[in-house]
Amino acid sequence: MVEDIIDEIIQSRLKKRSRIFKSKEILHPDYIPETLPHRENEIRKLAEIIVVALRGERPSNVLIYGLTGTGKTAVAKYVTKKIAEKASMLNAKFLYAYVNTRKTDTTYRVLASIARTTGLRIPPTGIAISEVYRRYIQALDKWGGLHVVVLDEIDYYVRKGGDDLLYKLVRINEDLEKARVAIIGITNDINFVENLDPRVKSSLGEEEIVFPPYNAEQLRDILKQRAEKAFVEGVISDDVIAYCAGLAAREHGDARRALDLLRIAGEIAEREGASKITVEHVKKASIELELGRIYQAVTTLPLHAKLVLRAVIDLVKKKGSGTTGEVYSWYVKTAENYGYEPLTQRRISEILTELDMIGLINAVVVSRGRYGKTKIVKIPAEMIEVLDSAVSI
DNA sequence: CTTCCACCGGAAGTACCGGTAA
DNA sequence: TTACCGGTACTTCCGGTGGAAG
Repeated sequence: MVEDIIDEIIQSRLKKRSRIFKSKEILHPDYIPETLPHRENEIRKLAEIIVVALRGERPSNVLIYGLTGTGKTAVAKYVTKKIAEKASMLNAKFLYAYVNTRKTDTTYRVLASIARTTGLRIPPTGIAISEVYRRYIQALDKWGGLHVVVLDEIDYYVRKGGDDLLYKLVRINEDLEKARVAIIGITNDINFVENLDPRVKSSLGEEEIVFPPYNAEQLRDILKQRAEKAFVEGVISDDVIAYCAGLAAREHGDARRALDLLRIAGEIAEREGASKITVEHVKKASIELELGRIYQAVTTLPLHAKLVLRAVIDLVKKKGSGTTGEVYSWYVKTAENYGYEPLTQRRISEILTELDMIGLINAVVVSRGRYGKTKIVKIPAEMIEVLDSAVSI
């Protein structure tokens, strides 16, 4: 009986507290620890820029560069939070907004999310962007303090939606009487700034901070510090932590990945009823993480993107790689087999680019001279079987 | 040096959906 | 209710283009 199964799970989980985890949240990607090892310099730089807010001045806008998992988000949240706490002690009017523009990826939603941090109620849809902007300005001036806006992963947003909003935000102070806005932009891609409107570029980059990647040793410190609080004593050894750090260091020192690895390894150990986390658990975690990412990506794909992926898988299995034109004719057959009206080639070309960006396939535009310009589509060998089983239409 | 293939990818527009505001 | 808003998924049209072949 289903109820029995569920009862049993609840029973066993509630009865004996985890033998592995003391406090799992500490390994969660959104958790901000009390200290951020090896980011002291970056914290100091950012704090020195923002702290003038406590004297009632507008801080410079800041651009933060660095690869994924180098602590950019954590440092930005940490500093803004600390200064907000100080500000409320000193009765300074200070608020901050944090928006991840990859998750919140349209102009309306970004602006609405920023505006809401001032206490405004903005509906999820239905009103004009200019109206949201108007209300935001009005609310700010009524309040009259300093609003620090953190825009995370802006490179994704700009690539998708352009720099209109950035342009507007950067010049928002001209529309304000009493209140002031400062922007902290965070980007993984150093080159993205080059494509920005020059006015946005100079204004946003008043100050710049670069976050270097962590090396294996630094990752080890970070993991060690978190593991102490997250795991029950004696569950994880320094060797296993070092192994995790090593894996992540190979991936350009991505601390978030290292923490994910540690957390999943712990979960696997717990599921298996082990009393210690071993290197084997970490290896399994690494696979599970990648598998999860792929399944997640594939299942949320729109119908025709799945059909295209299906066609690409079949084509690659047969020939190793293919051009846009080849993929298209395979896709037309696939679609018809499933009883769907095929879309145009223009659209399929776009879907191929989208699939490439998600990281499910490789699609590179190449010119083959006399034989035209096209995208060459491939799938990494180790991914093909996984994808094959993940795509269901 | 020119030609010309097989597409690329921007622009503008359509249809639909779920939502708000008055 | 009606007019309007933004997001998503798509179409139509079309000027461009890298580089092997001639």
